[in-house]
Amino acid sequence: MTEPKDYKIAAVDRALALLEALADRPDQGVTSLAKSLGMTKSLVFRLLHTLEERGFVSRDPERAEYALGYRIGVLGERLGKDGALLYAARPVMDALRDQTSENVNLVVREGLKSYVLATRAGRHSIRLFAQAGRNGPLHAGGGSLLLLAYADPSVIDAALSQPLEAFTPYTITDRAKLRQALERIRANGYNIVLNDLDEGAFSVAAPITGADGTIIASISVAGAVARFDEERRESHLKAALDAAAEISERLSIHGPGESGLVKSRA
Amino acid sequence: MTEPKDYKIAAVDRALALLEALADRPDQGVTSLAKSLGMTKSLVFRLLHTLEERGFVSRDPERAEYALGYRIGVLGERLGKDGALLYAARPVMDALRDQTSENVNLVVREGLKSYVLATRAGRHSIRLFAQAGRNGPLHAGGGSLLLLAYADPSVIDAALSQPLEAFTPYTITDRAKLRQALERIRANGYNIVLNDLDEGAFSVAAPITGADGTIIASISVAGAVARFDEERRESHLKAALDAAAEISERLSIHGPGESGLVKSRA
DNA sequence: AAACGATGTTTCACAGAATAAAACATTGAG
DNA sequence: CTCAATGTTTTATTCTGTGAAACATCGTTT
Repeated sequence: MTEPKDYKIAAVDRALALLEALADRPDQGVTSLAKSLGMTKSLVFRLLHTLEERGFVSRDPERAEYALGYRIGVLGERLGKDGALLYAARPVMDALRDQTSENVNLVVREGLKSYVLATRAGRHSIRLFAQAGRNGPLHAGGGSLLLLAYADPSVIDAALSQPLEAFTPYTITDRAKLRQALERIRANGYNIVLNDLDEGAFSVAAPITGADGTIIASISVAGAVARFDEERRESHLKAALDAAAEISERLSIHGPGESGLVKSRA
Repeated sequence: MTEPKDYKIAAVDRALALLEALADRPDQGVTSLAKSLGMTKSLVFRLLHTLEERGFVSRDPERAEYALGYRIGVLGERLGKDGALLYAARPVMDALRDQTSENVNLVVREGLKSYVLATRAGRHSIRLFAQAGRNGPLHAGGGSLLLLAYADPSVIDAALSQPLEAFTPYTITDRAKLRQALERIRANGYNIVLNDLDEGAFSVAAPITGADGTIIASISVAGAVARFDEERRESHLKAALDAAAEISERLSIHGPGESGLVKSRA
């Protein structure tokens, strides 16, 4: 275990910690922040001053309390609607692809369609339905079905009241059976399908939870059924669930890596 | 000139400048960033490293290029949909209220309604329609009419195809006259109304431009007509236009005062 | 293929900047 | 009016951020 070299600039890191603290609980004063972060008042004061000059925090002039500033919002909008998700998922998708050697898909729901936000191509090139930027059905495909399962009941009803196209002989088009499938997905907390959207393909999908606790996306491992045995079924599932958990954690307001937090300064 | 104390922490300020640079032009490498910011490569490298550990920037592992990270998005969403606008406008509204001693309103459009995002009460308490969080009409009120004037033609058509309630005898309910009024607003670049929503009240409204160049909100000065003379008409108008420009500038991707840091002292 | 140039990464010594502590100012409560 | 709590400012010391330059890596050119 070679030491990971610490290039971290402490002052900057403290400033970022301050921002996180303000995001976590806004409208705090200097003293309160200093106490909860284990910093001195003067330090917090100067950090806030610096952040304020650039609009990253704003100060209520009367009450001398601080909150996140408008510039955070301006920069955040640069990322676009799904920006946070995409940026959070990017490295995790890379890792998942490397682990499984299979295709990896990040899918969200748009109304009654699924939408492929991003993909990673596995080692074995196989032509699958998933393609970044592509709309797909909700009632077929590992990630899509999972999103449907966790969607609002009204969305499920609306989706099931549409004609259900059969993409392969294995596509579930029977509404009662589809509802059963959705129920099983919710019970399991994941979804594994075979051949239902692409003939000869499997898909192992896990749910991603947004900052508000709702399920906002799915990440899935997909490949050729020829390479899908019991052993891989297990490993892919675990990998997908771990990846989903990792992304969900990153999207949570508290952020990643609580473990290494500096608390030992007592 | 006596410098009013510089509490700025240089390291933090540089990090923030780096974030701004990445927001301005993403997918830059270390060298490119160092050059454009006038920093050394090693410094930029370490700043990026620090920012990356907290997810504020993300690195494309293959191409070694950096972009804003997901954490920016997570924090940004904390501000809510209109967060950036609200936070950008807050101090400007305070200043405008102090300048004019009148009520100040920040209004956006929501479909075919107006919505009061925030208000500041002037010295003279007067009961007006505007109240934070309140929906109002689009065809009456200084800020609302201005928003309608700059809305998409389809929105204007839709708004005019609805019944036009007369809030006072002065409310414009004639569709042809209303279209004329909208045209004049666009020609002027501002809007001044009297008594059209609240009897006995004036409103001087100016348009706020978002980062994408479209008009996203209005800021207005409102009060009792009894205090509205030619002189105040001019001063309020100038103040409103200045305030709108200031907020628009803050919302632009390049941010405020690139060339000269004009710090308004109170 | 070898040499080059451009870019990212790492090391290191030193100036000066960030920091903690404590004094000072201000505000609000009892 | 006094006290307590908070924000602001000052200052001395140390430790950290910094620039320069060496090193590594990669893609391109000759």
